Parts: sequence; structure tokens; C-alpha cells
Amino acid sequence: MAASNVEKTADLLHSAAIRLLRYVRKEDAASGITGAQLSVLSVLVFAGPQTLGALAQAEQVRPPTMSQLVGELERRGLAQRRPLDRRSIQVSVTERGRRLLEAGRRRRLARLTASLSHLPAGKLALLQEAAELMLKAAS
Amino acid sequence: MAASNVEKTADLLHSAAIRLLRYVRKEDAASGITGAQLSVLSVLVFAGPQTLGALAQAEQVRPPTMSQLVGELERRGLAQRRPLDRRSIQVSVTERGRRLLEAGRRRRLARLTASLSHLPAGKLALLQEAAELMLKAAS
DNA sequence: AAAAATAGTTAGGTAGCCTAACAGTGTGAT
DNA sequence: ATCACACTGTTAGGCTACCTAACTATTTTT
Repeated sequence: MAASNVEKTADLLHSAAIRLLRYVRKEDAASGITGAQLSVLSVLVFAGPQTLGALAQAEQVRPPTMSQLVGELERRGLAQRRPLDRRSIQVSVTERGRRLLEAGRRRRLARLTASLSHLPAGKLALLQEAAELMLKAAS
Repeated sequence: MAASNVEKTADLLHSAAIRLLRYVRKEDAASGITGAQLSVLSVLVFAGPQTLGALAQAEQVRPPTMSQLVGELERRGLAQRRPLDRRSIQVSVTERGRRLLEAGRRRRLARLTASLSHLPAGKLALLQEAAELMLKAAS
């Protein structure tokens, strides 16, 4: 590999992210809602109603992907489209979506939370800072 | 949310992992090899030849998934199956696979490496430790 | 009013993952 | 020795998350 320290860090993070997502994804079946859908709901809840395009940008996917995700959320009564003008739409979460968000997210994160729960506060703080650095790096 | 500190950490890490993978995945098209395939090659290079089942366990996927991944790698001349006894096979990387690993991984990680390159050594160390904690948590 | 930019959808395709069902091979108890 | 059981891997079929290309329909700009 002959990797520099930066490359080594990137590599480790990459592997860690892959494993972590595989790990939490195992809970998706029970939850009835997928990770991507959960993530969209989360944005809607915390950042409020959004146009589809804005949502796509926030989630870093292409509009068709978001269109499909929102379609699925709508089909399940978790989100709704509402026309803003006649070409753009506003997507917002429904009450049912809001409720399901909490349950679904908790389930998905439960394993992870359990895995982390034995860590001392210092390590948790470290992980939080790392997560923030990762979010910045990936934007 | 009313989340405890542990839950908050789990949540942040979860989001960060999602974003990070979406971010690096953008390089896959150029690389000609996908993240999952890359990951399998990586195991083969660093841990040596493996049975298919062992590989599946190492990568935390089901045997059919690994069978398909190895099939694709073999079709591209990057790995090869060899019978051990008559029901188990040994998968090993080819020279071509070894070469491609380096190129592919570098390409996939290039963006991430670039994003991290401005960080001081201390933050890199923090990220490395975090990655190791994540790997441990997700096993 | 025509051209250009913008917003979203539809169509079609790929990769990664899964479970269920199956075939063949090894192994251990009787 | 054999026969049931466990193990290893593959095939078949299906789902979700992505993508690009092409299209429709609306603003906006000139």
C-alpha cells in the first residue's frame, strides 16, 4: 500500500463506514422502512418541508432518486407532496411519518447504540467529533 | 429526539457513514470496479486466499452474495476459484487483481483523501481511532 | 413571443443485498 | 458399511438504492 497517513485514514474510514452500514441495515427488515427513506424523513422533520430538488441536494442524490423515494414515502402515508407553483412541489412529513421516524430510527440505531454503550464518555466524544469531520469531508 | 449521548453519537455516526459512502461512490464509474468488489479484493490481498464461506463471513454478507461477487471478479480475471476438496473452493486474487486493487482503491479514496488532506495530524489520528472503534462496534 | 433555464417524472439499467430451494460432498453414529 | 445429517456452494427470483437519458410542463429572460 505504501499509504501516507492521510490515505491510511481515508482507507480505514471507508472500511469502517461500509461495515457500520451493513451492521445497522440488518434491522431494516423489522423496521418496515429503509435507511434511505428514514434519512429523508429525518431531513423533513428536522429541516422542515422542502422542495423535491432541495431534498435531493440535501441527501446528495439525483432528482429521480428522490422522486422515487418520496413516492414510496407518500404511498405509505409518511410524507406528502403539495404543489408550490405549478412545476415545483413541496414535500412534507405527515404525522404518521413523524411517529414512524422515531420508531424506525431507534430500531435501526439500537444495535449501534448497544455496541457503543460500553464506551466511556471520552470515546463517545471522540466519535462525535469524528462524525462531524466525516460529514464535513463528504460535502 | 430527547436522545442520550450514546444515541446522539450513534445517530451522527450513522448519518456520517451514509454520506461518506455516497461521496466516494461517485468515483466508482471511473474505476471500473465497485466498492464491494474492491473490498473483497482487499481482503484477499491482505488476508490471503480464502474459502468462499470464509470470505462471506469476513465481509459479513451471505454466501450467495459472495458467490456472485466472486463470480464477477473471476469473470474480469481479478480473482480465481480453485477446488479445495470437492465441495469447498479457495478464492485467490490474480496478479491482475492485485494491480487493479491499488489503482481502484486509490481512485475511490482520492476524493476522501483530498478532503482530509487539509486536516492537521491530530484530527487524522482522531479519525483513525474513530474508524477502529467503528469497526469494533460493527462486528 | 421565442428561447432558455428550471422542476419533476418516466423509462430503462446496474449493483448489492437478501431468502428459499437445491445439489453435491463429507462425516459420524450405529 | 451405510445412512442420516451437516456443510459448501450455486441458482432462481426479488427488493432497494442508485444512476443517466429523455421527456413534459412550467417559469423566466431577453
